[in-house]
Amino acid sequence: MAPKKSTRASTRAADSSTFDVTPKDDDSREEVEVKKPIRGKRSASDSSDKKTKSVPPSIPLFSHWLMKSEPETRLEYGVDVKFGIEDLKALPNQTGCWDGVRNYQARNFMRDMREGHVAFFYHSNCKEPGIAGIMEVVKVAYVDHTQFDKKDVHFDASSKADNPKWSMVDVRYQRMLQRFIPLSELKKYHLKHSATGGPLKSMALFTSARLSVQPLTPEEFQFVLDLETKEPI
DNA sequence: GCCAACGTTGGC
DNA sequence: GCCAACGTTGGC
Repeated sequence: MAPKKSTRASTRAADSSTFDVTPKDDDSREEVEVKKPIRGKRSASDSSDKKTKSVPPSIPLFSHWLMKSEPETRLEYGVDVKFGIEDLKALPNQTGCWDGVRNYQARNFMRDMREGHVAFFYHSNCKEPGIAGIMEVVKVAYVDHTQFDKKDVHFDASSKADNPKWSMVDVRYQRMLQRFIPLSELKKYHLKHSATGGPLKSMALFTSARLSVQPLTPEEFQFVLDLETKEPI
C-alpha cells in the first residue's frame, strides 16, 4: 500500500531559519511562534504530546503545501526510491501515503495538514526539478509504518512502537499543472521578488531549500498556480 | 560527480 | 550546552 515515497524526505532537509524551528526531537512542538502568516500562536500541537501542557488544538497555520519526491530512479540500499507524480496517479484511487519523511520539521508540517489541504507535487533530484502537479490531503497524519520495517529503506531502529517518531499523511492526485513549472523559473521570480517585493520573496523552496515538506502562503500558492497559464520566463 | 548548505550525533 | 565531525539533500 505504500508508495515508496519521497525518499528525499529522508533524513535531512530543513533550515530552521524561517519557520518554526529546530528539530525538536520527537514529539515536541510546543509554543512556537511562526513568523510568516499572522495568525495566532501555535499552541501545543498534539494532544498526545507529553511534553506540553494541554492546550486546545492549534489552528493550522497553513493550508497550502509543497511536497518533494524523486521522479527518477535512484537506488538506496539497492531499492529504487523513484516516486514521481505519475506513480501517485497510477495507484489505486490515485492515492498514496507520503511515507519515508525523516526530518522533524517536515514531519511537523505534515502533522499540521488537514483533509482538503492542497499540495504541489515537486520533482526533486532530477534532470528538471520543479512543480509537476497538484494533490490533495485526504487523510491527516498517522503512524508511518515503514519506520518499524527492517526491510524498508526508511527503517528507524530508534523509533519504538509505543512512541512512534514518524508520521505520514495520505494524498490524492488531483491534476497535472497545465505546464511544468521548473525550479529555474521559480528562482527567477524569487530573485526578482526579493529585490522588488513580491509574493515569492520568502518562498520556502529557496529560504529552506532542503526542507522536503514545506508550507506556502495562500499568496505564494496562487502566484505559482497562475504561472501555469503564463508564458515561461 | 561535485559540493554547499545544513541537520544530527556524540564527546566533553 | 557547545561544537566538531559526519551524513544527507538536492541543485548544478
